[in-house]
Amino acid sequence: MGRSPCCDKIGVKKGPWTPEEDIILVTYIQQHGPGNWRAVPAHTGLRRCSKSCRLRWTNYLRPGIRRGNFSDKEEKLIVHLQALLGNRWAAIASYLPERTDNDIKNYWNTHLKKKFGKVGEDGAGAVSSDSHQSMSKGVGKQPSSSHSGEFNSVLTRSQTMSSSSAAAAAVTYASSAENISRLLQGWMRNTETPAPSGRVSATRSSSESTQLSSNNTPVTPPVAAELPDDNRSKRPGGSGRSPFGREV
DNA sequence: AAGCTCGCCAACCGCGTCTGA
DNA sequence: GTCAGACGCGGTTGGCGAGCT
Repeated sequence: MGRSPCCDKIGVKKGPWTPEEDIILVTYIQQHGPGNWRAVPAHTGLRRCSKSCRLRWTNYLRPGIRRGNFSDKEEKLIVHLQALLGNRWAAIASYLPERTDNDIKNYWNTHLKKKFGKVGEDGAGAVSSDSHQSMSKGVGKQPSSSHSGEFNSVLTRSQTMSSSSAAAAAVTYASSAENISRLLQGWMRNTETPAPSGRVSATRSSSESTQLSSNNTPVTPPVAAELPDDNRSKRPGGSGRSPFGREV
């Protein structure tokens, strides 16, 4: 029912984002804020579908995200949360404000799945399938108190960070643009070679830049500890698919 | 030195859900 | 009450680079 046709349109560009596109997108969001993704391609002239814009913003351009180098603590937390929540990457990501769901998903699939995918069932995994169901309304809310150890520390950190998010929001858009300009500078230096496919240059440098911004102003999406997952996804016009977070 | 294989990661696709008309 | 539009999520794929033979 009512599936978005946006990506079926002809003339919609696919593939890696170029630094220019990044800049356009960031500039637009800086002015108008995230949301209303449908309007983004229309207003910016980007030949990208709204989904693609949202994804790009969410996973790479959004200020305050950190990429690569998962710490031991983060890794443990992911494993733990995965056992608790299953593959609810968005919910898991809400406990790791600096990480994106896509990043966590990739990290899990490439690194952790092998290590813990089957093995971790004794510890955290013991809850897996059952909790998957019983978690239904708990997803995105606070994890059960029995797992408080690490959660507490992380949640505390998250809360601390998120407390300033509103005030920081404006600043972070700026820092994001700053990041992009740095990104562009770096890219300009290499323009002898044809514009890089965005993959290496754009993403690498954007990862650097997001680190910068995270140092600058750690911005957090609404954190689960503060906002239930449902709230997190319930934006005006948005839904978020939350099969477990939903009352049926 | 060249070719092959594997791993990683960015991006795409399809589906589910919510909101407004 | 129904339908269409829009958004978000999770699974999957494709391209690139690194390592190995």
